[in-house]
Amino acid sequence: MSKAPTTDGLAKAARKRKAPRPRKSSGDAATVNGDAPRIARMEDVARRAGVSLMTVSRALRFPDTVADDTRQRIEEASAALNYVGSRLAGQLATGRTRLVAVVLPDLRNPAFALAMQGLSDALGEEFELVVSGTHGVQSGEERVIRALLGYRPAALVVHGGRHDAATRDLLANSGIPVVEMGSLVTRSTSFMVGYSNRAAGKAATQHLIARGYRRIGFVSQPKRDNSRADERWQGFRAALAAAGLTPRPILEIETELGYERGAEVFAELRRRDRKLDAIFFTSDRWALGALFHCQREGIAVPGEVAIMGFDDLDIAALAVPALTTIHVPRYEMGWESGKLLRAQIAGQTLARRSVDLGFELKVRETT
Amino acid sequence: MSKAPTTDGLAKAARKRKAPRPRKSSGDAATVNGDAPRIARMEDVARRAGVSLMTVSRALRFPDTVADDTRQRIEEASAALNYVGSRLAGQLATGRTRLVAVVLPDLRNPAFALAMQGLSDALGEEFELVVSGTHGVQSGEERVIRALLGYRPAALVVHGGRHDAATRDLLANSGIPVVEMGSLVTRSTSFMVGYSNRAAGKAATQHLIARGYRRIGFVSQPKRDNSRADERWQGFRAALAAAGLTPRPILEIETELGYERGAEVFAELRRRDRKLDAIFFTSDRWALGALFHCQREGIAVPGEVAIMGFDDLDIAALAVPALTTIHVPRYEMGWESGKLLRAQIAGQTLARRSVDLGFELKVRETT
DNA sequence: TTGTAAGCGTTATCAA
DNA sequence: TTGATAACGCTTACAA
Repeated sequence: MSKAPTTDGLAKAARKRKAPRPRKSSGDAATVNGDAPRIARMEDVARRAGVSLMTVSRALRFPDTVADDTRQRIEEASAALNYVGSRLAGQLATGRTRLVAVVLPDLRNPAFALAMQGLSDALGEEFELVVSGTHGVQSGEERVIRALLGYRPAALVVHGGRHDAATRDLLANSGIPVVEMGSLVTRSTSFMVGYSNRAAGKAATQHLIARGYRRIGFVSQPKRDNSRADERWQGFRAALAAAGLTPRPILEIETELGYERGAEVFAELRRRDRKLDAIFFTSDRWALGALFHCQREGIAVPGEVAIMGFDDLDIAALAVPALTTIHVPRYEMGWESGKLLRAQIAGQTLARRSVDLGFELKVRETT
Repeated sequence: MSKAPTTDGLAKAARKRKAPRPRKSSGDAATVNGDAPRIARMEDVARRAGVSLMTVSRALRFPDTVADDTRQRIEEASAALNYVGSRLAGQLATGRTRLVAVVLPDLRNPAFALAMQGLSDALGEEFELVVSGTHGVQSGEERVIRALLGYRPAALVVHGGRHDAATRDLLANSGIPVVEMGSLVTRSTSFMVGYSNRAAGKAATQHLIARGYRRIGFVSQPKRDNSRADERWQGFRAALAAAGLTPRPILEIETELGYERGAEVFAELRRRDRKLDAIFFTSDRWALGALFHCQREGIAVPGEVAIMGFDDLDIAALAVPALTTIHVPRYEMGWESGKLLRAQIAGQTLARRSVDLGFELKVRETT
C-alpha cells in the first residue's frame, strides 16, 4: 500500500492534496445555480447521455465507431445543451489547428478582399481565417505575424514582396507552410503565388512606348514602404532604358491611394511638363480619378494625354473611355494559395516553390 | 506515510503509474535531436533561463513583478529560442480569448471590407479577427457561427438584419457580446450598429418623387436572401404609397450585383416601360454601370432618365455626371461596433442596445 | 464498444 | 520574489 497504491481513491487524494484551484460550478450546464448560463462542456453532454467523456468525443468525431443508440443519446444530449466543442482545447490536445493566418497590408483594399475570398473558397469549411492588417507599415509586420503565430495556425499567408530581416526569420522558422501571395520577386524560403510586379510595370510602360508616347509620367505609392510600388517602378525604368529614353525623376510622383489624388497628381504632372503625353498610374484608382477629371475639364484622352492604369478594377472596362490597364488575377492568387496550403497541411511535400499566375495587359481606349 | 504522503516522488509516481502517452522529445528546443525544429515552449525558456515555468509566465505578462536580472535572463532566453507563447493554451487556461469572430455575407464586398477595417482599428492590437463568409446564403449562417464559436471568441460580429430561428437562438445563447452590424431593424437580443435600410430606401425614393419623377424603376438583389434588399424595397414602396403612386411590380427587378448587370437591367427596364423616368438602383455598382452605359449610348442623364444609387462608393462623386446616392457610414459601423464590444468585454454593462449611425442622401448630378 | 489515465502548454492559487 | 500544483476542455493511447 505504501508503494504505488492503485486505488482511485488514493491516487486522487494524492492529486488533490494541495489546494486546488476552485473549479467552475459543476452543476449540469442546463441547471445553472448562478446567473450566466455556463457553456456546456463535453462532460456535461456525457453526463446527460449517461456515458463517459470519451464516448462523446468519439461519437462526435467518428460516429461509426459508436453503437447506434449510444450515438443517438449523445446527439440528443448535445443538441439539448447546445454543445459547441472547444476548438481551443481540441487543438491544443491534437497539436493541430484549423486556422489559417492571413496578414495583409490593408484590409480595406478591394484587391485583397478578392484574394481572401479565393483563399477562403479554396480552403473550404474546415478552416477558419484569422486576419490582421499591418496598415501598410512594413515595420508592423513582424509584430502582427508573431501575434498570429500564437494561435498556432496550420498555415500562414502573407502579402508577398519585401520583408525585414526579423520577419523573414520568423517566416522561415515558423514551422508551418507559408505562402507569400501577390508578388513574385525575392528568393524566399516560402512558396510564392502571384505575378511579377516588375514585369507588369515593364509591360505597361512598353505598351505606352510602342504607342509612341515619350514623355511619360509615373505615379505610385511611396516605394520605400511598398515593395509592389518599387517593383513596378523598376519595370517602368527598365522599359525606358530598353527604349533608350532618359528617365526623368521629376515626372515620378509618390502619393497616397485615392481617386481624388489621381486628379490632383494628373494636374501636377502636367504642370511639371506641359508636353507630357502619357501617365502610368500604378493603380486604377488614380487613373480613374484622372480620367474623370479629364472628362470634366474637357481634356481629350488619349488625344492630349494617354492614361494607363493598374489592377483592372471592375469599372475600368466600363468607364468612358475604357481604361487601359494591367489585369491581375486576384481571386486566383487566393485560390491557388489555398490549394497549395491544403496540400502541404495534408502532408504533401511540394516541389515547385513559386507559382506565376501572370498578368494581362488590357489595351482599351485610354492609350 | 500511507495517508496523504507529501513527497514529490510519490505523487508523481502515482500519476505515472499507467502507461503515459509518449511525450515529444524533451530536449532543449534549440538542440533538437530529430529533424523538424520543435516550437519552443515556455518550459524551454524556463530551463534556458534557469528559472521555473511560472517565473517565465510572470516575467512575460507582468514584467514588474519579477526581479530585474531574472527578467533579463528570461527575455534573452525567450528571444534566443524565438519563443511565441501559445495563445491556445493561455486562453484555455484563462477562459478568455482575444479573438473576435466576424461573419459576413461576402468577403469580397468592399463595403464589408471597410467595416472590417473600422472594427479592426477600434479593437486595437490585442484582438484578432476570425473571419468567415456565408456566401450570402442565409442557411449557411448558423453553421458558420457555430464553427466560429468553437474558438470561444470574446465577441461576435454578424451582419445585421434577418436570421433564421436557429441562428437567433445561437446568438442569444452564445454567452458573449454580440453586435449585429449594418441594419437596424429587428428587435433583437444583440446590440445593433447601423442604419435603417428601410428609411434610406424611402428617403432615396422620396427624393426622386420630389424631383418630379413618377415612373420609377427599382433594382435590388433577391429580397428573399438579402434582408437589406428587402428593407430598401419596403422603403421604396412606402415612399410610393405616401405619394399616392401605384406600385408597378413590373418595374422592380432582382439581379446579381455587378457593374455590367447595371447596364443590362437599365436596358431591360426601359424596354418594359418606354416612359420610365428614373431608376433607383440599390447599389452604386449597378448605377455606375448604367451611367457609363448611358454615356456610351448618348442617353442623357438625368435628361432622359434619372439615376439614383446606394452606397456612395468613392467613384460615385467623381463620375461624370456625379452620381446621386445614399451615403452609408461603413467604416464608422465597424469602429462603433468595435468600441461597443471592447466596453462589454471589459465588463461594462451597456444600456443602449442600438446605435443608429444614420445615412446621408447625397444629391449630385444624376437626378 | 466503452472507459481510464495522461498529456497538450499555458495560468491561477497558494506556499515558501 | 520565486516555485509547485491543479486546472482549463479536449484527444491519444491503452485497457477492459
